[in-house]
Amino acid sequence: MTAEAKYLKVARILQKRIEDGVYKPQTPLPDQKTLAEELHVSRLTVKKALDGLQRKGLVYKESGLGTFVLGPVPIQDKFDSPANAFSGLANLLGSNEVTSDIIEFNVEFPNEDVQHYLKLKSSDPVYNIRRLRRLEGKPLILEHTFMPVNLVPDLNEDILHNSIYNYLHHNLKLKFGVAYRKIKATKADDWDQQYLQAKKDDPILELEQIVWLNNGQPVEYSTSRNRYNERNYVVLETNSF
Amino acid sequence: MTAEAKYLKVARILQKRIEDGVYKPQTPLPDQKTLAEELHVSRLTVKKALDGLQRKGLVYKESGLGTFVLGPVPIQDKFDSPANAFSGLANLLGSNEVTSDIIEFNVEFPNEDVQHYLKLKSSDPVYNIRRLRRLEGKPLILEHTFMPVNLVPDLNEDILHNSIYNYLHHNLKLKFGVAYRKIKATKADDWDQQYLQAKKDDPILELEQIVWLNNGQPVEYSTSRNRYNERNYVVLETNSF
DNA sequence: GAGTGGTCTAGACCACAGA
DNA sequence: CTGTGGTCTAGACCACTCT
Repeated sequence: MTAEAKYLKVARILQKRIEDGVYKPQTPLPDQKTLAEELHVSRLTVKKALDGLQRKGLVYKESGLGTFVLGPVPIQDKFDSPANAFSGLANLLGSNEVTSDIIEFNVEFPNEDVQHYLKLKSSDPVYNIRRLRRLEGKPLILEHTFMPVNLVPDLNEDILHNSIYNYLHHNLKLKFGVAYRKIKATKADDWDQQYLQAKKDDPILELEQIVWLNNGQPVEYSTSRNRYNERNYVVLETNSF
Repeated sequence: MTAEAKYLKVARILQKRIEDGVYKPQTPLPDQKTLAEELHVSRLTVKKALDGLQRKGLVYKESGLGTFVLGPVPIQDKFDSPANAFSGLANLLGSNEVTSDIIEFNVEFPNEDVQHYLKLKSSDPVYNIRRLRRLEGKPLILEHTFMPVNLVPDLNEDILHNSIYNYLHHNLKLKFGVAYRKIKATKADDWDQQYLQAKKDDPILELEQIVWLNNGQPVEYSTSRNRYNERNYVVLETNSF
C-alpha cells in the first residue's frame, strides 16, 4: 500500500472541518489559493479534493463566488441506505448489530440467466447463496447471491455468517469497479412471507445488481429484498462531470 | 456561453468511438500519452476525460495495464430510468410520447414540512402541482411537486403540459446543483387507484426528492409514484473518488 | 526493464460575479 | 477592477503489472 494521496488527505481535513462546524452551512470556505498555502499543496490538489467533496454532496461551488457548505438534508433519516456504496451491510450498520442466517449455500452450474449476467460458461460453477440479514436480531433483508467460484475461492459458512464484502476486500484483495443496480417494487413471494414475515401481496422493495471488479470481470449477481417502509434506498446526484 | 472545454470534447470523441465500436468491449483504449498526442491536448486533459467516462460507467481503468471499454450491462432494459439524471421525463423518453394531465395547480402558503424541505418562511408562496404523466397516452407516473414561487416566476398551465424542467433550464437559465432522492415501496393510495389505475394495496414505487440549484437554494420537493413492474430506477456506481 | 495510469507542481490564462 | 473558481500545459516522479 502506498501512502495516501495528498488530495485525499486534504479532502479528509476539509470534510472534518465541515463536520466540526469550522465551516458552516451556506457559508464559503476559504478560497483555493489560501487553502493551498495553508496546507502546503498546490491549488490543483485543493481543487481535486473539493471536486470530490462536491460529488459527495458536502459542498457546492459557484464560479466567481466561492465554495460553500451545503448543510443537512431535511428528508434524510436513519432508514436511508445509500444505493451507491461499495460497502457491506455490516460496515454500513455496524458489524455488532448485523447477523446473518444461512438459508442456502450451494455450489452449482449456473442457469442461462446467471451465465449471461456473470459472463460464464455453463461449466463454470457458481455459489448460490441465500441469507437472511438481521439487524439486532430482527429480519431486515433477504439476499440471494450468485458468485463465480473461480473468482472467490474458499468461501465458507463462517464467512457467510459475517461479511462477504470484507472477505473479498481484505482477504482476497479484490477491488470493485462498477455496479449496476436496479430498484423495483414487487409483491411479497413465499420466501418473503417465510423469512421477512411479510404478509401475502405486501409491497417489497428489491435491489437487483451486478457488480464488476476493477478488471472488468463480473463478480456478483444478487437481489436484496426488504419489507416496505422498513428501509429505503437513497441516491445523491451532483451536477458535475 | 464559453467554448466547450477541451476535456469535454475529448470525452465526447472517445465516447463516440466506444459507441461506434472503434474501441470494443474488454479491449484497451490507446494509452493516455498516445491519445494526448493524437488529439493535441495534454495528457492530464485526456485523463480528465477518461475519469468522466469512468464515472459514467463506459470504461474502467487498471493502473499499470490500461483503460478498457466496459461493454453492455445484461440486466439493463427499457423500463430502467436513471435515478441520477437532471433531465426531465420528456427529455428521457422523448417529448412526443410524454403528455401531462394537470390534476391540481395552485399557489398556496407552504405547510411546515414543505417550509422545512424548501427552506421557506410560512409567508413564502409555493406552487402545489399534481400531474399525471402519460407515456403514449398510458398513465405512467403520478407527480406531486412543490416549488417556491419566487424562484420560478410565471409558471403556467402551458408549461405544465410540457416540461417544467425545460422551462427552468432553458427559459429561466437555472442550473441544478444537487438532488437527494429516496426510493421506497408503499401501498397504493386513493390517488394511485384513481389515476394510475392501481388496485387497492398494490405495491407502488415512489421517488421522493429535494433538488437544489447550484447556488444552494432548494427549488423542488416532489414525489413521483408509479405502479410496480412498470418502471424501475437504476443507479450506476463507480469506484472512483 | 518497459509501459501503463496516478499524482503533483508552478505557472498561465480564462470566465464569471460583485463592487 | 478584484477576487473567485475552471481549464490547460509541460514536465516530473511514483506505483503497478507484465515480461
